[in-house]
Amino acid sequence: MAGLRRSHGCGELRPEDKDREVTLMGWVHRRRDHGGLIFIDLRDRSGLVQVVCDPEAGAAFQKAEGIRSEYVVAVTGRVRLRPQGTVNPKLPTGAVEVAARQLRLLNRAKTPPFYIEDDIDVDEALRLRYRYLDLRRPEMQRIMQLRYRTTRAIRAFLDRRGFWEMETPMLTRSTPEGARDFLVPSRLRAGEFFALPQSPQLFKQILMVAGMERYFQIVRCFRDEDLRADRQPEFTQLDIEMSFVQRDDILSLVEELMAAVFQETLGVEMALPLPRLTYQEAIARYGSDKPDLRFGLEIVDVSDLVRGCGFKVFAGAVAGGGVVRGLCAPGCADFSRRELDELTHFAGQYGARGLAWMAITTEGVRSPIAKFFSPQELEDLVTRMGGRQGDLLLFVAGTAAVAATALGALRLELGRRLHLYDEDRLAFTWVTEFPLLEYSPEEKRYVAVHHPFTMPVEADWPLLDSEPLKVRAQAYDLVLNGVELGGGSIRIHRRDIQEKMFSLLGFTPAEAREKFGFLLEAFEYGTPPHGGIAFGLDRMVMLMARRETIRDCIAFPKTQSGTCLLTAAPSPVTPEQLLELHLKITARPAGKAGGAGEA
RNA sequence: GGAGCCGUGGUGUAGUGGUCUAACAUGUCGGCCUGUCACGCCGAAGAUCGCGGGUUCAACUCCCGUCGGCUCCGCCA
Repeated sequence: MAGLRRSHGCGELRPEDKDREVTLMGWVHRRRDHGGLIFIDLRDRSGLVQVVCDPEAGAAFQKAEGIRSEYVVAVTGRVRLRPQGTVNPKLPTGAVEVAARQLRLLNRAKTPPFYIEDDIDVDEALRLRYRYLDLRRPEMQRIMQLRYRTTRAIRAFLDRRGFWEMETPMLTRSTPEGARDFLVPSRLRAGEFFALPQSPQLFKQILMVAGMERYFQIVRCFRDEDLRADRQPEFTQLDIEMSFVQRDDILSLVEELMAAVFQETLGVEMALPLPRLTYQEAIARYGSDKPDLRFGLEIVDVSDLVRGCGFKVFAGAVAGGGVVRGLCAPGCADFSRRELDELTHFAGQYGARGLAWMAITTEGVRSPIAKFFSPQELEDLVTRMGGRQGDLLLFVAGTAAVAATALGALRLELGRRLHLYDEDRLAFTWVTEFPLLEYSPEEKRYVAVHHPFTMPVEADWPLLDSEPLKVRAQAYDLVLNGVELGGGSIRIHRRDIQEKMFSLLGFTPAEAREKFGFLLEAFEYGTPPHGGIAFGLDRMVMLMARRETIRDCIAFPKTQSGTCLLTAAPSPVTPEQLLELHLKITARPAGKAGGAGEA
């Protein structure tokens, strides 16, 4: 390396650089050896450029003969326009090439186990094991850059709005409610544990008590639950909290934040304000609290129309307090028996006992259940559903919850199958007025839908005693294309309401003090009204980068079984380490018969 | 905790009970080649078919288990 200094990025060179003497450093993407002439595609973070090694270059040519893929080299040479007819329009640098004068091998490389290029078709496990090679691929580098530009835009925006970025502890206290904690044993206090934060929730509220007024943090959070394409045990949140605000202050701040971020990173102009749906509306119309608004295909309630009809499944569902709801699948009247069976099976996975269908054909309604309805009833159904000739009506009868879940899932499935939406669209929506509580049959008590510090809607305070399940929360989610991007709430800052909330959740005052005492004590010293929100940054980047999984947006993600294939974590530790931590392993390590542990 | 899909040279696939002494592409290695850019041409090496057990005269192929990866349900305030 002595004396050599990189002058340009490979991808930067253009015809304007003609005759310039440049020094490039990067990886050998490909070598094309024509015997008397060797081409090297040299790649770095900025892109790719063709280097030409001519026998006249002497030593450089000889070295080029020994070069292999992914070797790290430095090239010094002159930029020149490519000869007529050899321009490569597929490359941004395709009009130029670098005539190598000097070539220096900086490092050799083993042959990589897969191609370092976009659109590879290779087992993801292999990509994760060699993540440093996977990340060399331009598409992965673009995603990592997008992620950086996103956090940079977030910081710039929030800074302009007077927010302070603050840090909160990673070693903290295990609290009840919510996900399973990752625990960290304390060496200094035998038998006691820290927990890694599921979110900085309690700290950020205490920061409001502390008078910070406007806080944000881009912070790692940990939840020891099973993984999914969009869920990792450690993930990154954009966490925001503000004092002296009401719900709409937060919603409009976030809308402007999103508009700024999407404009700066993707050049997308967002129309504000964003649509708002109440939870009730979202469930009724889309069967989901995170509806995909890129397409319509709304759920229609027909319970009143079929109340007295001759089809017992429908009439019975309504009589039993349930509902009959349906979807109008456009142009699907010609679905085959097999396709209908598939849809029925699909709906069945979400609890639907069956799926009734009516095809609207030139000869009228064709359906196995048509005979149970009068012509007038059929006409009313078709009208209510907005059905036109060639459409297929699909109905689910059951409880409101089952009908919503099954039809909501069916709606998404039909949207995919029928290509009802534009992949490029970004359909944001707020979902507001979530229920405050839900009943947990397992725990035989109410649990907080959002968290125990969420403020109920003021108009519903009287219902806290009489009908707690009807109380709405001042909680909100931001949804993009059917994915929950983030959620938050206005917090309880009044002691009487907080006590009420704890008692509804089944905590005695003593239990509440034991579990959240530090927070409740802080709240006694002058708590400002406050509220906030938190976003899943990985999901946000996933949607912006149009990926199917957040693993593609995290440099070093875990597999579905929660392991890291690169480092082979987690791993056993030495008996000495365990001893220091006052721990004794009682189970054998998973999948390793005869392992280190003892029963 | 449950359901489903996948596992064959380095990589991606084909092969679904015997002719498999495992095929194809790509990569790798060697030779030739002065305008290629997924360079081309010639040649070579490279796989006990994830692992263990079973059925069978015979297993890459069927069965059971197990390991690993992925998708989903449960779970994720």
